[in-house]
Amino acid sequence: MESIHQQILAHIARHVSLTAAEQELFTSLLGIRRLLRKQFLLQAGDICRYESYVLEGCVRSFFVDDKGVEHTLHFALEDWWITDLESFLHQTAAQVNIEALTPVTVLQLDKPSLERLYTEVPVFERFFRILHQNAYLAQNRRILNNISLSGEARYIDLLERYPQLAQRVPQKYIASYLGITPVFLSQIRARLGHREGD
Amino acid sequence: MESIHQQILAHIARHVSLTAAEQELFTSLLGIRRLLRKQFLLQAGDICRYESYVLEGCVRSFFVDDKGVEHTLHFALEDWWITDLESFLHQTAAQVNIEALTPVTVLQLDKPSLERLYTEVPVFERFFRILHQNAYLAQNRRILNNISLSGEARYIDLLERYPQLAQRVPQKYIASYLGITPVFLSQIRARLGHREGD
DNA sequence: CGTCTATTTGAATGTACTCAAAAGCGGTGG
DNA sequence: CCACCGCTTTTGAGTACATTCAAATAGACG
Repeated sequence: MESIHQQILAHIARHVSLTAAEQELFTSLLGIRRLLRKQFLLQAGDICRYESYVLEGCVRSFFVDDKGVEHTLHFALEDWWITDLESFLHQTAAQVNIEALTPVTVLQLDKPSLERLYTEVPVFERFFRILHQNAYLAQNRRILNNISLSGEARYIDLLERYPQLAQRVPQKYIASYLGITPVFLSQIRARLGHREGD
Repeated sequence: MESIHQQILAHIARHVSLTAAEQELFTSLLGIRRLLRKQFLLQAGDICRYESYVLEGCVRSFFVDDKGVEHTLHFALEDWWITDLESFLHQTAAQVNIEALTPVTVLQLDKPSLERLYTEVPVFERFFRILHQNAYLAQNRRILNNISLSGEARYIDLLERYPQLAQRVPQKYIASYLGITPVFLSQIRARLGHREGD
């Protein structure tokens, strides 16, 4: 069976084991959504209804501050989840936007479905515990970088840690993720001699 | 029964329900540890054996960079958990230190005990999922602050979000948490007119 | 009271930002 | 095929924010 769900089941299987029946239930709860470049998966002010799993393509979540400047919180490539967790958990107005940077296909799980999963297939408690644990570890590293490294050092770290990202994402979004201006990132790159190719 | 474990059981009960037997098992797995000010709960290089729950007092975790500068990752006051999650999960050498800022009493759960809990009392999967979820939300806010706000704005936000912290923790640690120098924090405070009292 | 550490103050420096303009890079249509 | 448009990246100059270094002051503890 060559289904659209193979990919996410393989992803789940990397962390926990599901019976065939559990797989069946899980995939029956998933929606699918396709977006073109520049379309929004979530707009600030709306309630975030889904956790989205990226099958294909690239998205980012970002916050627009009172001066109108965008700050990128996260990117998600293939096999990454993305959501506004705050909005999703409490079903309150989102503060962030989620936007497709390329044509994108995502699988979506809404909150009632997730809660049903938690009660009917408790191993998903474990799965999402592990997922959140890993997210927390990544966040920790990012915070440490932000409070201890210069813009240049943070950029170098990003290049080493997520080499594919720098290839696929416009520079200005990388800058807004690192917490620097696009102009400054360009200067950094000039200093480094454009080392993406090494 | 007026036990040392009342406090942590109340904390757990805020998120999940345990039977008396489950409470019994859980508390039997907990160790207790008391530290004086300036003593270390964890030293970089050692393996972090425990998740620690603060009953009383105040601790911080911090990283020392190659220049010898300390960067505070987290504080933990009463009813907060603290650990080096990376080191704890993988049982690898810790990169961070955890130090008592006041005399402290903590309850500790080691990894084998935690894993036993996960299998014998699966509701703890849920408990720690929620805990990590909340930690992740807090980290998200902190990252957003770091990439979008000035040092002054981050300090004001900290004062509003954790008013008790600024009272109880020496300023230089607040500075190292915010990612600024103690000198600069002092200047900020001079500008603001020392508004802790308002 | 004296010592140790934390905080404040001041001056010089450097890092990153703003503003402005130029150059590069697709895509689209004539 | 080339010209033009919109958007991203680069370059340059001036500015602001935050740092370093040094010294003075204030607080905590024995």
